[in-house]
Amino acid sequence: MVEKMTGLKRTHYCGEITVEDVGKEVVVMGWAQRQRDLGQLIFIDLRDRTGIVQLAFDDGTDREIFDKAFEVRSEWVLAAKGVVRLRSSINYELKTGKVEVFVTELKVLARAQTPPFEILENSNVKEENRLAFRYLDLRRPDMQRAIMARHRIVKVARDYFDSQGFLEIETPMLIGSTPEGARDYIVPSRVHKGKFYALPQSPQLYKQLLMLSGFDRYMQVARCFRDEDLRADRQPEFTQIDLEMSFVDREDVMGICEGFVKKVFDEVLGVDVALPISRMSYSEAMERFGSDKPDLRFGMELVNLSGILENCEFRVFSSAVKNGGSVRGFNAKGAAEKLTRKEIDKLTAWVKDYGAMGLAFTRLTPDGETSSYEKFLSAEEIERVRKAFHAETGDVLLIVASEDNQVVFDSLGALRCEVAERLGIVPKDEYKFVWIVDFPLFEFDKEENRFVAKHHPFTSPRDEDVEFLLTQPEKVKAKAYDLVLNGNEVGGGSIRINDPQLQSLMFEALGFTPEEAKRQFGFLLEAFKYGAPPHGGMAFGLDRLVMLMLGKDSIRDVIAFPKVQNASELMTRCPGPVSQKQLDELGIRIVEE
RNA sequence: GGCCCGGUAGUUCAGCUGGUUAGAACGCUAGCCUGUCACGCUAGAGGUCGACGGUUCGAGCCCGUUCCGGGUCGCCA
Repeated sequence: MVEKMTGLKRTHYCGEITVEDVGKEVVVMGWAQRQRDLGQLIFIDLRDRTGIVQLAFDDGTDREIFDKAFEVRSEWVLAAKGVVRLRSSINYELKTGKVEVFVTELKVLARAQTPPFEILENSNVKEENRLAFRYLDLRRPDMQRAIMARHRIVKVARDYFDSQGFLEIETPMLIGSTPEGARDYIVPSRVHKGKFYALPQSPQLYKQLLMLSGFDRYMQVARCFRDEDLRADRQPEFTQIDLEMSFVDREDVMGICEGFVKKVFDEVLGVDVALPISRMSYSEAMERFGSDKPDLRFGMELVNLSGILENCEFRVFSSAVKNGGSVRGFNAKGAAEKLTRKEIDKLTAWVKDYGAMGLAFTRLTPDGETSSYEKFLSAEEIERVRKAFHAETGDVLLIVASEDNQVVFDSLGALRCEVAERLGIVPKDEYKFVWIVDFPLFEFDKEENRFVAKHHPFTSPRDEDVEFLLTQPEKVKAKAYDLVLNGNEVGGGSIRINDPQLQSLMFEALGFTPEEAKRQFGFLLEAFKYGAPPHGGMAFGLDRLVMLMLGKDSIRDVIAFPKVQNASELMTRCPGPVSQKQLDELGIRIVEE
């Protein structure tokens, strides 16, 4: 029989009862974690979001209450009134391990079916099961801590930006679709049959317009949507801490963001982030780490061997250089023991995913040297290569060559992290931040055979590069910046274009005709005619930031109700079909494939 | 769209070269137990081996298709 709470009002959270409370009468409410029946003695661990407290029932307990406690099963919802007392034996594992509640009144507020998996900290239940019963998974202490930490991080963000004069302003969720960038989630309009809204990929245009309106400093905890394939750190629906500021340059925005990072790490983790965070140009990051989000927690930096090997006999190397590519590699220091021939073969297959044709290697083991390429090189070339790597006995040299530099960087950048992970040399308790700056404004889209904006089309070029916008777009650098933490992009932003003429030039460089530009962004171009202040901003990927701060491997572990790889949700089974009536109203007909 | 890994009891897994009645731990149920706290002890219940098809005298195991979950490349301005 389920009972009412009537007459009982919670006085304490379970996890917050201390020895200070001994002798006090308390009322606690929560879920039965476990019931231990010792015959004439029963203990129930009662759990709420703060922790666990032990309820005790013994020969001093009223018979009716004792019998009720005997019935209690895992996950029943209970209210208990009782007196806090010291335990006769202490449980040092538990925050409340010195005390217990001797129960004088017990109410079963809800019974519970045996859950499909145990509600345990750090359980290793398959994610499929966890997500199908997410409301139970979320009862687990580690999930509760993650969700609560997320709340604190958002709270710090709101407080910090408020203290810096930012206003939180909501921007619409139903907006117009734009073809640039990621695929939009589109929402059909009933009133305008055949027309569609899109869900925002970011509040980009609106926040820029807010600057134009004079709101000066804007922030929003903004939900964003992108209809692209998922990853461990990517969900179709995610949250950004989005901000925009007027009358600022790059350093102003970065400074404000650094202040936030310092505060949030201090208040949530007690970790001190030394300011200023170092800056590295995009080209340096690529050159040294093969990545625009370098993990600085370990070494193994890339070495460019092109100069040494451009004329070597080994065609794989020399022709790569001669055809505009490069030969690069890194020294897996002291890895000769762990990186066996077999392991290297695996890495060779692995690196092919990134477009590399192969992986050249030299293993310098104490009892002999093996190499896949040195037999093709002169003694002098071998010597120079080894010197460039600072090679010593015990090292493994790994080299990738390609006519396409992007392939060399992509594969080595990924390989460097993979090897570090396999060697176990990545410190898990360090937080290494770096700003990546001076991104190229454009990147060449091979499929569309044109330049596209690397960031977005409103990003300002550096003043000194404006003259090359139409003539040498590949040379133009952007006033853009990404904040990178341990090899992950946790945020990015830029100074925007506030000059309508420059914006038109930008659209031209992107291959938009004036008509196309006007059709898609006409309102923006129009708005900018009315006095747009210099402005710029930033967006932090909240989910990813929380994930990294809490040391989780998946973004799903810091989102209450995440979606799975095919973008569906296992609990509600959405997306699902809609009625014919709904479709008719929207003027939509489903075409079977 | 490509590649890789996984799917066996409620859960997490084991299951040999294809061979009798598919196992373990935890959980669950019942009984016993006055200081447990991952309580202990005893007993018990619990299986469409993801699904479909094929090979075979015989399939959890081999083959094909497919569904589900994960990782990743492409994609993600």
